[in-house]
Amino acid sequence: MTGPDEQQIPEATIARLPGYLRVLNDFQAAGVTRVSSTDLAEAAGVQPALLRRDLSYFGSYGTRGVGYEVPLLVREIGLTTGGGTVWPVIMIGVGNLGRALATHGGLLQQDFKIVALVDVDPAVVGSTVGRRVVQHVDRLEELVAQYQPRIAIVATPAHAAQATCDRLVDAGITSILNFAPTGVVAPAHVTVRAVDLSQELRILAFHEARRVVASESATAQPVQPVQSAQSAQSAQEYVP
Amino acid sequence: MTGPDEQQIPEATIARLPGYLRVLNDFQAAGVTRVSSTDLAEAAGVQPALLRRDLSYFGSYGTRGVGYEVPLLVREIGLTTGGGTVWPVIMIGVGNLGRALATHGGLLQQDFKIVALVDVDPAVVGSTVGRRVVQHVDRLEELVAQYQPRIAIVATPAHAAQATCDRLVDAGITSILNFAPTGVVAPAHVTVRAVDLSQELRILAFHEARRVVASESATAQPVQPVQSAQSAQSAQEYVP
DNA sequence: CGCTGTGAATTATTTCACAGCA
DNA sequence: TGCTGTGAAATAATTCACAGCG
Repeated sequence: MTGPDEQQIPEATIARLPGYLRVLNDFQAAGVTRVSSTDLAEAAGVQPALLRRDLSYFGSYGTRGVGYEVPLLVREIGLTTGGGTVWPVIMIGVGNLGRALATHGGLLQQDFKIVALVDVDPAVVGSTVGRRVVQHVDRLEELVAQYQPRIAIVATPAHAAQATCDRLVDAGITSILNFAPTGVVAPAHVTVRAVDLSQELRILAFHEARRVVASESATAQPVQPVQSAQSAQSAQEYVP
Repeated sequence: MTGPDEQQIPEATIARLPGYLRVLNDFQAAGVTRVSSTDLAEAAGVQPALLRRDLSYFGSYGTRGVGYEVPLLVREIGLTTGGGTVWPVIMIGVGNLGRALATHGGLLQQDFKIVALVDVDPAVVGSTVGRRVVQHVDRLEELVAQYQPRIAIVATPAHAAQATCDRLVDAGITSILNFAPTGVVAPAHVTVRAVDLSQELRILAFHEARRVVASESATAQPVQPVQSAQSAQSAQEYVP
C-alpha cells in the first residue's frame, strides 16, 4: 500500500486552477512578467490568502517580497491541469448543442482535440462537423479503442445519457462531461462533471425570487447582500 | 423584529435543489407519489442525511415513518426555485453556442422564456432564431426596459463579455449566466454564474493527469501513453 | 417499526495574521 | 521593506446517530 502521504489537493482548489490559468494567460499576453497574490487574486475574483493557499499546494513558486513569475506559474498550473499534451476527446450526440460545442473555439483550444463525433440520427451520421465526419454510435467502442480518448463529452438527449455513459465507461472512458439534462451515475473511478443549463437558470431564479422577498420585507434591514456566486460548477461524483 | 429565524440557506443547498426537482419530476412522471429520503437521495446522487438536511431548511415536508409526498415536494421546491412564474430572459450573443442554447429545450422549459435575442453581427441581426428576430445590441437597454427581464444569458466572445455585462447591469439586470470564456465582475447585488466549457475540460484533465501519476506509482507499469507519446507525465512533480 | 428532523461531531474550506525570506 | 507561505482560528458543509412521531 502506498502511504497516505500524497498531499490531497482540495477539490475546491482544483476547480479554481483553470480560472487562475486564464487570468495568468491574460497577464502574460499583456506582457506582465510578475504579479503579486493581491493582483492575481483580484483578477481571478478570490481573496489573496486563498490564492496563496491554493498555489502552495503545488510548491513555492513565488518570491517573498516580490510576487510570482507569470511564465513560471503559467507553466506549472498548465502542466498540473493537463496542459502540455493534447487530450483526445470523443463526443456523443451531435445535435444543436453538440455541434455548437464541437465547433466552439473554447473546446478546441490547445490542449484538447475532438477525435471522434458520434450520433444515432441517420440524418446526422455521415455529415461533417468541424472537419470530422460524424460516426454512427454503433462504432463507439471501436472508436474509443482506436483513438484512446479518456475524456468524453455527452450531449445526447436525457433519455440516452445514462446508457451512453455506461457504454463509454465499459469502453474505458474515465472522465465524462455531461451536458444532457439529467444526472448520470458512474463507477467511483470515473470522474463525472455535469453542466446543466436549466439548472443554472433555476439557481439564478432562486436568487431573484429571494430578492423580491427580501426587498418586500426589508424596511429596517439593509438589502440582503446576496453574494455573487462566481464560477459555478456542479460536480457530481458517484460515492459508494 | 422578525426574530432571528430567517434561516440562511447554504449556497451549496441551493445548488442542489434543481437536481432534486429533476429527479422528483421523474418520480412523479413514473407515478410515484411517495419517496423516502434514501431513495430520493440515491436518485439524486447524494447522501440521505444531506438530502434531509437540505429539505429541512424549507420546513417539514416529510412524514416520519413514511417519507415525502412527491407532488408536495415538487411544488415546494419548484416554488422555491422560482417556478410558477415565467421568467423573461434576454440573451446576448447569438453565435453557434447562443443559437444552440436559444433553441435548446432545456432553456425554453416551462419557467423561462427568452424574450429577446441580441447580437452585433449584421449577418445575424434580423435573422430568426427560435421564433425570435435577433435585435441589434444597440437596442439592448430599450429591450430590457420593454420586457423587464432580470436574468440575462451572455454568450458573446470573451472580449465583449465584460462590457456587455456592464451594460446589462446598468440596464437593471440582476442575474447573469455567463458562457463567455472569461470571468466577469459585477456589483455585489448581481448574481453571476459562469459556465466555462474549457475550464470543465481542464478539471477533467487534471483528474486524468493525476490518475496517470497514481497508477504509475502504484503499479510501476506505465499506462498506455496518450496518443502522441511525448511527455504526458511531465506533470508529476507536484509532490511537495 | 420505519423514517424524518436535527443536535452534535466531523470534515472541508476559507480567512486571519504573522514569521521569515529576498 | 514587501510579499510569500503557512500555522492557527474561523466558518461552512457534511455526516453521524438517535430522539420522536405517525
